[in-house]
Formats: sequence, C-alpha cells, structure tokens
Amino acid sequence: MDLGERKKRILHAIINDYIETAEPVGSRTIAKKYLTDISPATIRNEMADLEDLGLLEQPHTSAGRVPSDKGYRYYVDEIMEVKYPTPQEIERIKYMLQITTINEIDKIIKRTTKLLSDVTKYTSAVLTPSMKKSFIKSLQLIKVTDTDVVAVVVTDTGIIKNVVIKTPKKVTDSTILKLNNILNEKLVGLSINDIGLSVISDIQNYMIEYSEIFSAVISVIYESLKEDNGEIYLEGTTNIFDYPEYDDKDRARSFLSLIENKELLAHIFSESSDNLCVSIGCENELDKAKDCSIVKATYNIADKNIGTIGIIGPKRMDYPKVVGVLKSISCILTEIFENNL
Amino acid sequence: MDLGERKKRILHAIINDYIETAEPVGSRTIAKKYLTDISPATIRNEMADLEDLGLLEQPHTSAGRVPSDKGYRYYVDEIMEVKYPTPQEIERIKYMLQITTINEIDKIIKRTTKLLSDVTKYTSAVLTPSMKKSFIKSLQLIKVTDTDVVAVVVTDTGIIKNVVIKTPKKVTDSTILKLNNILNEKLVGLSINDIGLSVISDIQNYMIEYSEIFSAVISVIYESLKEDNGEIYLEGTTNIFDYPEYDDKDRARSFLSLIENKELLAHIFSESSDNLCVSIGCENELDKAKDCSIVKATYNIADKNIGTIGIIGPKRMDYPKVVGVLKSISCILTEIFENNL
DNA sequence: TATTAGCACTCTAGGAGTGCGAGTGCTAAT
DNA sequence: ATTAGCACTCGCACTCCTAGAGTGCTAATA
Repeated sequence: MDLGERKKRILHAIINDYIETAEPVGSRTIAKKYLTDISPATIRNEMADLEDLGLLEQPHTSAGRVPSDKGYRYYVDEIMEVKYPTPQEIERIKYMLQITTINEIDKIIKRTTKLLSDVTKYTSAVLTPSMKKSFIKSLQLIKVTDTDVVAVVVTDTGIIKNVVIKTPKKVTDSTILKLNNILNEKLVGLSINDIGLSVISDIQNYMIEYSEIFSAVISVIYESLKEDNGEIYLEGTTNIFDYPEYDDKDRARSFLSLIENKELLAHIFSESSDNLCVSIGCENELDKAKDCSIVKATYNIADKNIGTIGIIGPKRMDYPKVVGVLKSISCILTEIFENNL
Repeated sequence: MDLGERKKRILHAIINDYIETAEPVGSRTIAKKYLTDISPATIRNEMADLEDLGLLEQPHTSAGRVPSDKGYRYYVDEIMEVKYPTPQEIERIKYMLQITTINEIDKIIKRTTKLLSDVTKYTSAVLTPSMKKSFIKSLQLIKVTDTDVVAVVVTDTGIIKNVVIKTPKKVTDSTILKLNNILNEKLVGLSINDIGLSVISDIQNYMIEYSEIFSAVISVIYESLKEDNGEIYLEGTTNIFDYPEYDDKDRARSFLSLIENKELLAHIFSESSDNLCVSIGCENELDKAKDCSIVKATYNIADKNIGTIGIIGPKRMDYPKVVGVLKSISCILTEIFENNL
C-alpha cells in the first residue's frame, strides 16, 4: 500500500504527536506544529482518507484521530527511521555491561534487563538461553553425602545447572568416578534433545553393575534438563504507571498479570523467528497482550540464536528508539558473549 | 491498656466489619449486625472514647470509624483469635508441598510461595536461606576448559551455588585435584563468616606452587558467597487490585514498586528477630511500606532459624487467617526440610 | 481541479448546584 | 448508666450546563 508523500507525512506527524502527548490529534495541531505548508482543511480530508484505509481511528465524533494497530504497523514498516544510540551511549552501555569481577552470564543478563528498562522507560524482559538448544560441555557428579549426589551440567552456552539426586542406595567415591567417566564420555557434545532412549540404553550396557544408581541418576538429570526453558528476568514493571493509557485500573491489572506469569512471558519471548520482531496490539496472540506492544530481539551465544531481549509497553511506544536500543544491545551482548565464553 | 469488655467487643466488631467491607463503620451497623444488645447511642459514646484513645479514626465528620494502626495493633495483640487451617487443609498443604520427583529446595520454596498467595489472596514472599548463615558441606572445583573452572559449593542448609572462575593460566586435572583436596579439608564445616584472612593465608601455605591459581579461585569464591543474601520469591503481586484501598493509582504504584525492589524485600524479610512478626502500617521502617501490613514467619533448615515466609497486604488484612496460615506453613516447611536434608 | 476559508454541528470534559443518606454529638428522658 | 430523639455535618451521586475542541460540508479561490 503506497499512500503518497503527503499522506505519509500526515500519518507520521499524527503518530509522532500521539506518541508524545497521548491525546487524540486534530487537524489544527498538525497544521500548526508539523506541516505549516498545508491547511487544516486539507489535512482533514487526508485524515478522513487515512481513516477509511484503517490507519487511523476516532475515539468519538469531534475528537481528533488516534493511530490504529494497522497505522502503527504501517509506521513501523514504512515510515519511521530507527533511532540508534549515539556512539557515546554505545560505549557507556558496553562499559556498564562488561565491567564485572565475576563473569557470570546471569549477572550480565540481569544488568542488561535493568539497563533496558532504564534507557527506554518501559518494562524490559530478558530470556536466558534454554537448555534445549545447548550442548553439554561437561557433566560432573559430586558426592555430598552417601546418598546425596549433585550433578553439575555445564553447556556450551554457558548455562550451569545443578541437579540434586537422592540415590536409592549408598554410593562410593569409586562408583561416582566410574559414573562420571562414562557419563562424560557418552553425553558430552550432545544436546538435550539428542538424549533419548537409545543413548540411555547404550550407556546402561556399560554399567550393569551400577544399574540401579544409574537409572536414578540419569532419569533425574534428564527430567531436570528437559523442563528447562530458560529463565525470564524483568525490570521496570512499574513504569507503565507513567503512561496514561494505564490509568485505568483494569488495564493496569491485566498488564501486570500478564507480566507476572513468567511461563507465559517465556513462551512469548522464546518463539523468536526473526532477529528483531515488533508485535503491535492485536498482532499479539495472547488476549492479555492485545493492548500493548512487544518488541524483541535475539542475541547469540556460541553462535546460536538463543536468547531474547525485549520491551513490553503501550502501543503508543517510541518504536524508533526501542528498536534502535534493542538492536544495539543485542549486538553488544552477542559480542560480549563471543569474547567471554 | 485494658479497655473493658464492652469496648473490646465494639472494637472487635468494628475491625471485623471494616476488614470485610472496607467501608467506615457506623454505630448503627454495629448495633444491628454485631451487638444487638447495645443501642447505637451507647456505641457512639464508646466509639468516641476509642477515638480519644487513638484506636479509631474518622475519615471526616459524619463518616463512620476506621481502625488506626494502633487499633489494629491492639486487635492483633489482645483481641483476635488466630484461625489455624483445619487438619484437612493442613494435610492438603503437606501433600502439595511434599510430592515432588526432584527434591530441590528451590522447588519447594516456589510452591510454598504460590500456595501462600493462593490461600490468603494477598501477595506472598519467601526468602531462601542466606549463604552467610550456612556451613560449607562440600566444595568441589570442576574443570570445564583449560582456563574455566566452576566451583560448586553445597551447604548444610541445602543451598547449591556455582561460581565461575577464569584462571589466570591453564590448569591441569592434577592441579584441580590437589586444590580440591586442600580446599575441602580446610573449608568444609566453616561458615562464610569464618573464612577470613587467617584461614586463607593458612591454606596458602599448603599451595605455594599453585599460589597464582589459588588466589584467583579463593577470591572469586569468597566474593561470590559473601554477597549472597538469599533470594526472594514473590507470588500474587496483582492480588492487591482486589482491594479497594489500592484503587488509587499512586498507592498501587507505591505498593508495586516496593515489591519490585528485591533487595529491599530481602532486607525486610531477613531481619527476623521473632518467630512470627506482624508489622502494621507506620510500624514498618520503610516509607513505601507505611500503608500496608507485613506478616512474616521463619522456618528452619538444619536446625537454624534461617528462612522467612511472609505476606504483604493492606493494613485491612485478615490477620487471624494470615497469622494462622503462616504459623502452620512455617512449621510444615521446617518439618519437610528436617526429613529431606 | 486541488486547496482553503467559513460555518454549523457534535461530542466530551469539567464545573456548579442540589438533594439524599449516612453518621455524628448533644440533650433530655428513662 | 443507657437510650431515644433531634439538629447538624459532610460527602456522594446526580443533573444540568457551558466551553472548547474537532469534524464534515459547502462555497469560494488560485
């Protein structure tokens, strides 16, 4: 759909103004503030056209116009220019994320989340890599007591996971050593999805004498890894109160209850087809998310497109800025993880 | 302060009614609904007395009375009878918390949090044990790559913590083995607070040949454990929207921003002097918590009074129920951890 | 033919005015 | 000591009204 230059300019102006003021925009405002070369009357005619096309909406007769979901979509796809952070800002971001005495992925992720919400003033969410897409880099059993064993799994994506195992009978150091050797030999390099019955029964052949302990160990490890979908970190959840569209109690509640449900969020943020993805209002699958917008970008660990960072906010969102920030920060993250793993 | 039987009954009735309805309570209501043997006029006189004593407040002339913080305090200390869950409910709670294939403390804690908010309809918070109060039960280094080592610390309180260490030069398996042996021998049984310069330099004598790697390892482990204050889990954060006192946007915001700050919450919940503690309104140190009430109880792991479960809600809280539930569940938790560690 | 000025019309937000109901405190009677 | 009665207070909800913002249409203009 090509609108023609003037309609684009008008739509652009309306969306800019609405994003800034949260008030329906009238023709006079546009003519005065943005397009002094066109008269209000002309703008009115164009606005009526844009409304017919479904890009604008009128809350009621005699109110100004408000962008529709479709209008925002057109704006994001065809009109807006992404506002990237300045080189200075980029440097500052890198500085804030990188300096850390203890180089844990978790820490960097948490800081990123905070940074995102600070910079954008919206709610930010970051999803850590899921076990499922990772390969096992190391698997070690640690004997804590005679019947308590902890399995420590380290992946190529830097996740470290502990699994507590209560063994059905006492284990000795030498049993642990033996199990360790065989588990390492057989499982290192595999992904969770690769571990199936065939692999397990294959290993079982090697350890008939420990079969009882082995079964306990492997099933617990397997279950525990399988159910790992990555973790969600959130920041700036109360930022929505700054936006008048959430003055309404029910809206605020529905937004916050969406955000409270970590499984739901993990789901929303995990299905990352594109490197950057903007979902506006009704484009969101979930009913609860139908009056907000979600922008998400992926970052890489171990060359895999594996984690997601994102922003949840009102549809009236500063898309150019949010998209710019997310793109930049996802690149920075990828870069940091490249150098640190 | 002894009020006399009638005043107590009246205060009791007012608080009950106010907790139920959230509306200022008038003398007529009391006479009709609760104390049919006394006339409204008498109740009015008594109410005036109670107001003089600072136990009741009047939002404005010609409105009913509302309990003051002091009034709630008197109610909690002198009047209310704790409502414990029924034996059937206790059984159900035990059932819900205990059945778990993978016996991780984390899981039980998360379920407890959810359960608390489901049962009480308020916001619940659970604080996991802090490293600081725990003793090291096992400390193992795992070599992941030539320069990446993971230290796994297991405590008597069941916390498992991973510390990622980048060594300044390559380490061999035998170095790891040696370090492991010495660290275990020297540190197991100590608490984090016990680890000081003297202990560290003592160990250092044993490993002059590895001093470089050792320094890296010990400092990272020490820093990482030292900063661990336990983690906060929250559930039911949107429950406050059910309570009309939070219809007001600013109140809701201030409540939610209190809740958003995990460090603050951890602080509030960590200073547990008593086994059960009720803080009403102004009794809370933090300004942001001045218009809500916090009830918390401690649970034990390894015979140490170490974790906290709690409820945050409006001052108009169902104290008898909340106190009963918290007392019961903290006992159940202690019991579960006794049998499982 | 595209643009614009003018104008009648529509609709909402917000303020003023009003009556009702709930509740109180005081006084006098029981 | 308790209670009935009554005058008084105050907030809430309701209605009414106006001002203001914005539209769409029509006729004039470039």
